Amino acid sequence: MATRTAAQRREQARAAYDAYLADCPARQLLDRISDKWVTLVVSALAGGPRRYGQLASQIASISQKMLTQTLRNLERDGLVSRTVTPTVPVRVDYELTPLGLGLLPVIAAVKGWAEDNMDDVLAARDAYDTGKSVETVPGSRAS
Amino acid sequence: MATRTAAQRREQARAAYDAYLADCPARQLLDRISDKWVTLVVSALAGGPRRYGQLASQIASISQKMLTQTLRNLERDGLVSRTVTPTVPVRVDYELTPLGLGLLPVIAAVKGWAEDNMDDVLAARDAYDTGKSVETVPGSRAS
DNA sequence: CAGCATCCAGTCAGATACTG
DNA sequence: CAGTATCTGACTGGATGCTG
Repeated sequence: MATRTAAQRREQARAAYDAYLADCPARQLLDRISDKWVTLVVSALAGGPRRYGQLASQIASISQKMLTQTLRNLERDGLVSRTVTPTVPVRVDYELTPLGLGLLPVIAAVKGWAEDNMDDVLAARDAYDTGKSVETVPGSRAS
Repeated sequence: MATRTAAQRREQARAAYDAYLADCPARQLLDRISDKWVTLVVSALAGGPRRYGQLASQIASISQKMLTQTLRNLERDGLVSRTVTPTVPVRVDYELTPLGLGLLPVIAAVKGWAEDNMDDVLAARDAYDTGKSVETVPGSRAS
């Protein structure tokens, strides 16, 4: 990227946004917010400003590399703000911007749906796997 | 994967679902629906049953490998149903299940938000990049 | 038409080590 | 505390060729 000028992007932005098209910027944004870490980080920021360490411990499974990377991307896209307090131990707070707050309910809906429909999906997955391994190849995936 | 037995998964499913935990199945489901192709495929199925070829041409940017793979995953998770009509040229229709229909509004919200907030994100991204390259001050993080 | 198998380049993400 | 830098294995996703 960065090869396109602002004028070119403006031109693209004026066109109807259809995420089905690969060259449409909406597709790229869709890719961005479809990132699993983005979902978790934004959710973690739902309760207000958080420090870097707080996010790290709350999400736990994320590596500091991915946390930083996700945070940087979100900051770049104007979804979160980064505030540095130059105290002796440097303190950095991340907070959702108005734009990020607008995304929040959407993200929350996704996360909520996932936690809400686990049983059905798990059951369907189980049924699917069982049905497949009955015939054809006997004892293929048993362990 | 596939190393966990159904019993083990059942046990995990009984625990409280917290997507922040890596070992929680809700996290895996979150990963699944956070997939960019899933978003597009589910959106494409919003208008009712579609044939394989229809999906391929509608999404266009997707490869047949990714389309098939995404479809298989969605079918396995019980989000879409696969109907084979054994005519001379085999006809296969995909359709959202009730579970998939429940996910639809969530997906639609994500896709809608992406298409709706393009300008703001694009502007923020542009401002972010510009600010970094113009500074060139050794005091900032712009190296 | 619908789909699978294989090869392979590119990207992602974790572990590790170091800085202000 | 809050990062940055790098190396590397794992996974993603595209292109191609073949089957029913």
